Amino acid sequence: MPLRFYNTYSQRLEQFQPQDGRRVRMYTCGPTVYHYVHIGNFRTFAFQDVLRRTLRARGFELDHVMNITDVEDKIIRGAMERGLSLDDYTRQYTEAFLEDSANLRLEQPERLVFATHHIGDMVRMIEGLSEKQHTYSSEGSVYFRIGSFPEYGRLSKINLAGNIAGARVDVDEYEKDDARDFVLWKARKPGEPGWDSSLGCGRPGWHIECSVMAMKYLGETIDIHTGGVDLVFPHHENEIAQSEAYTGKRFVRYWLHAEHLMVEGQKMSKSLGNFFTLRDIIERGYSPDAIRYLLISAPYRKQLNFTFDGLKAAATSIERLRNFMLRLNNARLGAGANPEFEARTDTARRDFDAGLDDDLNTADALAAVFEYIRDANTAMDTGAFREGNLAGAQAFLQQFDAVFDVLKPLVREDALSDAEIEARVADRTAAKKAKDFARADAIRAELLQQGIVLEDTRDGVRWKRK
RNA sequence: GGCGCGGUAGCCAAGUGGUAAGGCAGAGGUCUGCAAAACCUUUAUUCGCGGGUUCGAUUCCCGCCCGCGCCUCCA
Repeated sequence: MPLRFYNTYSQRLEQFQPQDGRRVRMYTCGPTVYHYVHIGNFRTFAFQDVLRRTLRARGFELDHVMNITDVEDKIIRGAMERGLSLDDYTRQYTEAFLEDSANLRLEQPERLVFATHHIGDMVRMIEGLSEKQHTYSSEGSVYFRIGSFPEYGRLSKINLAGNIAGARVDVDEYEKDDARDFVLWKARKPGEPGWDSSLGCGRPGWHIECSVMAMKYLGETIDIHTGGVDLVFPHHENEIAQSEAYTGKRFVRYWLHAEHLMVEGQKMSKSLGNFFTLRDIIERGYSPDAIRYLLISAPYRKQLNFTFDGLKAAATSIERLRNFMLRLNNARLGAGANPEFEARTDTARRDFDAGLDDDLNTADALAAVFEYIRDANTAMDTGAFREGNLAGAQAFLQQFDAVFDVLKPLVREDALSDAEIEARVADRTAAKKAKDFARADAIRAELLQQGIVLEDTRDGVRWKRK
C-alpha cells in the first residue's frame, strides 16, 4: 500500500511521490515567539513529527525547514512593554519552544531558520515582485495586489467575487487598494524597530518570510508544506500568490494541514484564553509522554478534544505498551519458534504500516499494536510464543516506537541507578524467601516512593520506573 | 452569507455496500502471601434524524437537525 496524504489543494487523497527520488523537501510554519507555545500549537508540531518519522520509515531522506517568526506585531508590542530588544524578548520564547519540543520528543527539523536573519532576501523578493507588477506602495508600505494573481483563492476555496457578507473585515491601519491585498513590507512607525532597505525603513509582513526561506533552502517547488488549518487562509494562500507570481512555478506539491485541538468544544487559542502550555500540564503532574501520546493518537485531520480524562487515559495506554515491552524483555520462553505466531507478527507489522500509509491514520495503526499485544500476551501465557518469536516481536515494537516514541520512560537525574534498584530487589527477594513479607512489602513500598514499581511475575520480579 | 470538517458505546476514537477496530473507565472470573501485571468473559441488535437506491446501508443519494473551524491575530 503506497503512502497517501490528503492534499488540501486538491481536496483529495493523493499518493505521495517526491519530485526528486527519495529526497523530500518539506517546509513547516513554525511558532511566532511572543509567548509560550500552547499544546494546541504542539498538536500541529506533533503531527509533523509523525509525518517526519513515517517518511523516514519509508526510506525517504528529509530536508525539512521550519521557521521561527521572530518579528511581528505582538512581538514588537511585547518587547516594547517589557523594555527588551527584539532579540532578548524572542530568545527566551524560542528557547522555551525548543525545550518543550524536546520534552515532547519532537525531532528537530534539519534546518531551523529565523525571519530576522533573512530580511535582505525578503527585500529582494519584494523588489522582484514589484518588477513584475504585483505590488504597489502606499504610505511607505508595499502591498501585494491579489488582483494580479488570477489563481488567488484556490487553496482555501475563497471566492473573491464577494461572499464575505457577515465576515469581519478589519479596517487596516494602512491604506490598501483592496481589503484583501496583503502587506509585504510595513513602513516603520515611531518607536518600532525597522530595517533600512531600498523599500524604505520598515519590516517584513508576515507572509513573505515563509516563501523566502522555503525557496532559499528548498528550491522554487517544494514537496510538502504543513501547518495548522487556521493558516490555510490567509497565510498559505498568500504564500502561494507571492511565490508563484515571483517564479511562475508551482510552489508546493502537497499541502498538509492539521486540525485544531479543542477545549470544551472550542478551539484552543491564546485569544480565547482557553489554552494550556506544556509547562502548565507538567506542573499538574502529567508526563510529556502522555501529552505526546494524546496529541498523536487521533488522526491529525480530525479535531481532537483535549480533556484531563483523556490525558489520564493516554498515560494508562502508555503503561500498557511499556508493560508489554518489559514482559518481552524479561520473558522466559520455550525453545524454538512458532511459525504461526511469526505470521501473526508479520500481519501486525503490515497492519501498522497500512494505518500510517493511509494519511497517517495513527488510531488505526495503534489498533494494530494493541491487538497484537493482546494476542502476544495470550501466546506467552499458553506457551505458543517461543524464543524464536521474540526477535520479531521486538522488531515490531521498535517499528512502532520509531514513529510514536513513547516506550522509553523518562529517567530523572536524581533517580536511583539500575544497580541500586537491583540490590534492593535482591533484598526483597531474600526477605520473601524467608517469608518475611512485612520486610518485603516495606522494601517495595520504599521503592515505590522513589518512583520504582515492583511486580512479581511468574518469570520473576520485574521493576520499572513510573 | 461563502468555504471546509464532523456527529459511532460512560469518555476518547477507527471503519466498511454484507451486517460495528482499538484505548480508557466499569462489572465478573483466573493467577497471586499481598499488590501489580497479564489473560478470559462482559459493556452499541446499533452508527444525529427522516426519506430514497439496493437482496442488503453506519457506509451511496436527497432533505433536515446539531457541533466546530476559516472568511486577514491565529498551529
